[in-house]
Amino acid sequence: MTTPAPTPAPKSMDDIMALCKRRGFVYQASEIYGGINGFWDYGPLGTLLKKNLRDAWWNDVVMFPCWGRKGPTDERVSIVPVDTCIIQNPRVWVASGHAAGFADPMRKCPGCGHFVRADHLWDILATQSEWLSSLLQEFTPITGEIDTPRLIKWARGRGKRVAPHLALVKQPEVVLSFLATRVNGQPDAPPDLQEIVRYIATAQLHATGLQDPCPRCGAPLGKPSAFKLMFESWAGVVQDDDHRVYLRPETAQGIFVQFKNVVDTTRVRAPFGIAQTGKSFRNEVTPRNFTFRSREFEQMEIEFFCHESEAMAWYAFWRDWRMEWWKSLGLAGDNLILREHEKDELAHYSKATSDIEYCFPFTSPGFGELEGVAYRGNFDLTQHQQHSGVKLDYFDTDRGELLPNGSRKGERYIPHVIEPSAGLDRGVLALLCEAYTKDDSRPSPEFMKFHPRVAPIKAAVFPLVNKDGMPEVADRLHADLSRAFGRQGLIETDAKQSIGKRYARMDEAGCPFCFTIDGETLKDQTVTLRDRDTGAQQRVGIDKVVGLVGDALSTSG
RNA sequence: GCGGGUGUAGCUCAGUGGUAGAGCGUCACGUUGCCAACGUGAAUGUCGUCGGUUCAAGUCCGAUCACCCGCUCCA
Repeated sequence: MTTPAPTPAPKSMDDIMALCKRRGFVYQASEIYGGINGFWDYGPLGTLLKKNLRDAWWNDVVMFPCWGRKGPTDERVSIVPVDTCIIQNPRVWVASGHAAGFADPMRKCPGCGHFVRADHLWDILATQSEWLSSLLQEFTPITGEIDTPRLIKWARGRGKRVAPHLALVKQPEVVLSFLATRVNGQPDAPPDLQEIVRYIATAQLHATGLQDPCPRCGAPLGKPSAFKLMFESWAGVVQDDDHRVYLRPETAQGIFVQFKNVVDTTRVRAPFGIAQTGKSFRNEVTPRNFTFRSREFEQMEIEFFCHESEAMAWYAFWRDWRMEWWKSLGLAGDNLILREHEKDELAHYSKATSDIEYCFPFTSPGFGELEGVAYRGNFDLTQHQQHSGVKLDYFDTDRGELLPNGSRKGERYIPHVIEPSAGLDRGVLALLCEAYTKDDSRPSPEFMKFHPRVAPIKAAVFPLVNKDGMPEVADRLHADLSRAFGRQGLIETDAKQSIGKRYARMDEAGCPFCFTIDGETLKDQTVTLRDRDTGAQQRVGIDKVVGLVGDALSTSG
């Protein structure tokens, strides 16, 4: 009989949040004032962790793109950075589509959950509602006379399928009797179509008054309420609509808006990418799940511009490499998946999209998005070209027919775009969840298994006891390590309290290596290297320590 | 937005209308010779906030804020 491998206990989000607070990774924003919904601050260790993740992205995307790997066109990947403003000309958000759909009063459907623009409800009902156009065929043309048996038949048959939540479908007799009362009660003022539709959407006329139906499922819509995705402010002294500005809901638009400047001023040649990290803001309806859905968050976005004929190849390239990148930071195994979107999931302009998703404790057994890799066609540049009136095409001198002189004629086109868009705060949260480990058999049951590259504390040096020359040796080693790696992360040293307590503290902070100076060190120049994940100890020469830490920090690709 | 739950020390939590508590952690001193060791001591609280009932509220009532869970949503 074989003993099954012990399945690790599911990680508790409560435990992770407690550790995050206790060790200074994440604090509630404005906590002493009772907090503020949807906002979180990072403490010292969290700030370092986030910086390390952002730096890893920056170094691997901007400074040394894709670890030097060649793209599908067999050229090295070319990326340049920009840093654009959170506040842009408001017309940017008109062009991008962020302003239009979500600045207006919306009505929510309790049946199918969809939002409908209040001011377009009757247009949508008239032109896009499957159930209403089906139902209208049951009315006698022109006179609009109501054929009760025919309507009941519709309600019990087709209506059940196309408008399951419509009052007429749920309670046909009641609804039609109200309608008949109305028609017969005021024969001189027959109801118009709108009024009839409201009647058939109403189950309890006296209790609720006439209702407006959802165009999709027929359920009575809720009250209109402003549903503004974007935070607003005013630029300048006058706080009126003419001076209204918005905090960006994504960093991508700043890239598109500066596309022409980058092309004109930097010698980039397609295919190439523009990268940017920065804060974005969304007035989420329901901030939830710790920092996962926050109203203020940081993104790491690439817009990669290429010819349409190469776009799908680049899409596959970026999708696969981004997945590898997350894996290289320790999010390996079953907790990370690449999920290709189904056709009906795609935005109308997107030809393909994948999500890189992590199995968070609060989504488990489901997954939550870390990064979306989207092939957006040339939708964004086209939109900005139309709205700004400025040409945003690209003249590609490597394309077009071969001329007698050996050069190409060139081709003018609006580039297609692959957008790998990652959530930095979500990445940090995934690193925290992945790293959190509980093992009650250890002296330090809770510890953080950070990859050395993202670990806020890279190494710690302890004198076993605070005397006999050990502190002096520890100070020297600490100084050496600090000189070598102090710019990448913290190097700790601590001579107080028992060695076990010092190890345990480092475990909770996720420090991968502890070096302990003991009596033997003074004789043979070796120190104890204590491994965070296993607790195993080995002796290494004190002169090997810097190289050893360096090796652990330099791994990538 | 709806429903359920929670809120007391840095963390985890006890607390019966009548003096604000424990464990862990933190800090100091001593001891200590590789795993939250031991001893002694110390600091830490407007009991989420506001209001009400009461002689008296952490405790009962109301409101509000925040967090967690489930639905919903995420252009």
